Amino acid sequence: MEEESAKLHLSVDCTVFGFDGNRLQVLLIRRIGEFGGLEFHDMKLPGDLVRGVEELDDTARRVLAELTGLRNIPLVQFHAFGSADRTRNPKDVHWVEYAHQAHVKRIVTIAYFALVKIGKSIIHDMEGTEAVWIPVDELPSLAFDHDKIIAVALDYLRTFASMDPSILYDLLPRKFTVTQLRNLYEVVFGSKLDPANFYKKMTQMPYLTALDEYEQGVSHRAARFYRFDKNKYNKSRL
Amino acid sequence: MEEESAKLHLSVDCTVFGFDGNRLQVLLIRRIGEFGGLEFHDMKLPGDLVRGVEELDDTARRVLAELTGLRNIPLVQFHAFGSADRTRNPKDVHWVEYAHQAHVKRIVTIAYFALVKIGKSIIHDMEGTEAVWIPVDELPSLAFDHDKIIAVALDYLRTFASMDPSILYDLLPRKFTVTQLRNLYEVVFGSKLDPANFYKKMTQMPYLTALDEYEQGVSHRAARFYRFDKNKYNKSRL
DNA sequence: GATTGTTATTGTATTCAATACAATTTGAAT
DNA sequence: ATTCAAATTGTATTGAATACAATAACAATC
Repeated sequence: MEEESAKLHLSVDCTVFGFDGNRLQVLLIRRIGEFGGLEFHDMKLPGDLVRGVEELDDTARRVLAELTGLRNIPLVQFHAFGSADRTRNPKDVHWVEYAHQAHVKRIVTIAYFALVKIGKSIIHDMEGTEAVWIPVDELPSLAFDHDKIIAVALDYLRTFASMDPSILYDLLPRKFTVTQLRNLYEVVFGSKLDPANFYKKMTQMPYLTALDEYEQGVSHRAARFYRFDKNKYNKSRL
Repeated sequence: MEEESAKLHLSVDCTVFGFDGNRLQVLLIRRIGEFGGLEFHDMKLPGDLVRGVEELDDTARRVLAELTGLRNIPLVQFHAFGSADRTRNPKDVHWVEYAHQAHVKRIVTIAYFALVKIGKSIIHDMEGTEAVWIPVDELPSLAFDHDKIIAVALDYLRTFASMDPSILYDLLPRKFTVTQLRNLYEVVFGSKLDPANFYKKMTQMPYLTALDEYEQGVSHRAARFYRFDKNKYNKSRL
C-alpha cells in the first residue's frame, strides 16, 4: 500500500472560458515538439502537479500565470477527477514523468473554473507550448480526460450562471450592446430569447448603465453600448 | 519532490444529512478508546484513505457502508479540501498512521454529499467507533477541518436545493404532512413561509399525491399525509 | 356538552414578472 | 428615395407570488 501511494500524484487543471461575441471558447495549451524522446502535437488544459505544501488554490493561480500569463483571475474549484484510468495513455504519463522526474502511476486532478474577457492578452510562445483559444464546439482530442473536464465545466457554468447571471459579465468586454449580452445568454443556456423582451428587461436593471456611445458601421440601426456596474449590482441584491 | 509526494495521501469524507422533522442533522463517527497509545474521545465525518486504484466514488460508497451501514445512497462529490495544515493536529495524523501503518504528511480529501431519511437504520457499535446523528447547530469540535467541510456541505445543500427542491424529499419519510415539508424548507433556506400559500402551492403539484391517512393524536386539526411521486415529478419537468 | 386553543385548509384580492407580438425607429447600402 | 435588418418602443395577456381574512377540525379544558 505504501508503494501504491508513492505513485499517487495530485495536480490542478484550469478550465478558462471566454466569449468572442458569438461562441464560447476554452483556453488550451498546445504542445508541439519533442520531449524526452517522444513527439507531441496535441492540446491540453493548463495544469500542473501540486508542489510540496502548496495550497490547491495557489497551484491553480500559479499554473494559470505560468502557462497563459493570466493573473488576478478569480478561480473556483469545481470538481475532482480521480479515475485510475486517467493515465491510460502512456504519452500523457511520459509528459509528466519527463517534466517532474518522478514515476507516475495515478494522478488525481482538482479542476478549477474561470471566466475571462477574451480580449485579455495571453502568452503565446513558450518552450514548446502556446496558449490558444478554441471554440468549445470544435474541440480536438485532448490529453488525459480533459474533454470530460471541459464538459463538466460547461455544466458548471450553466448551473452557476442560472443562479447568478452576473458572472456572465466577466465574459463580456467592458462596453457591450444588449444584443451581445443576449447572444451570450443564448449560447450559455442554449435557448432563443425574444429580443424585445430581453431588451426591456435588461435596460430596466439598475446595474446596467447606458453609455453615450453607439455601434459603428453596421448596416442597420446602431445599438447603444452599456456597462455593467458591479457596485450597483451588489446593492441591488440586498 | 519525490519525498514530498510519498507522504501525500488521498482520502474521502462523506457528509450525510438527515432531518428529524425539526432540525437538520449530520451523521458523524464518534471514536472512543485507546488507539496506538493515544486516548480518543471525539467525532469526525465518516471517511478513509483511497486505496490503490479505487475510484473516488467507490471509496465514498465503501466508507459509508463500512462505517455507518448505509448502502445504495446516492453520493455526490462536492469539494476537495487540500490545505496543508489540515494535518495540524498530531492526534488526527496519529489516527491515520495507526490505521494504515504509513507515514502521513499531507492528506487531501474529496468530500461527498448525501441526503437520507433519518429513519434508516445505522450501525451503532463497531470496535471503538459508532455512528450518531448530531444536529448541525450543535456540532462539537471535530477532527481535521471537518467543521469547515460541513459548513461547505450546508452551503451546497442550499444551493442544490434551490435549483432542484425535489432532493428535499430524500430527507423526508415516505409519508409526510405539508407542514413537515414546510418546516424542512424553512430550515434549509432559513426563512419563514406563509402556511396557507405554501399549502396551496404544494398540493397543486402533480407529483404530490394525497393519501387517505391523517395525523393521529394531535390537539388540533389533523393534517393529511402526502407522498412524493418521483415518476410524476420527472415527467412534470419536461 | 359547550368552549377554547391551535393548526389545517379554503377563499379572495392584489401585485408583479414573464411572454407574445405588433409597431416604430434608424443607419447604411442600393 | 427606397429597402433591409436590427434596435427600440408599445400594449395586452397570462400566471405566479404574496397578503391576509375566513372557515374547519381535533383534543383538551371548563
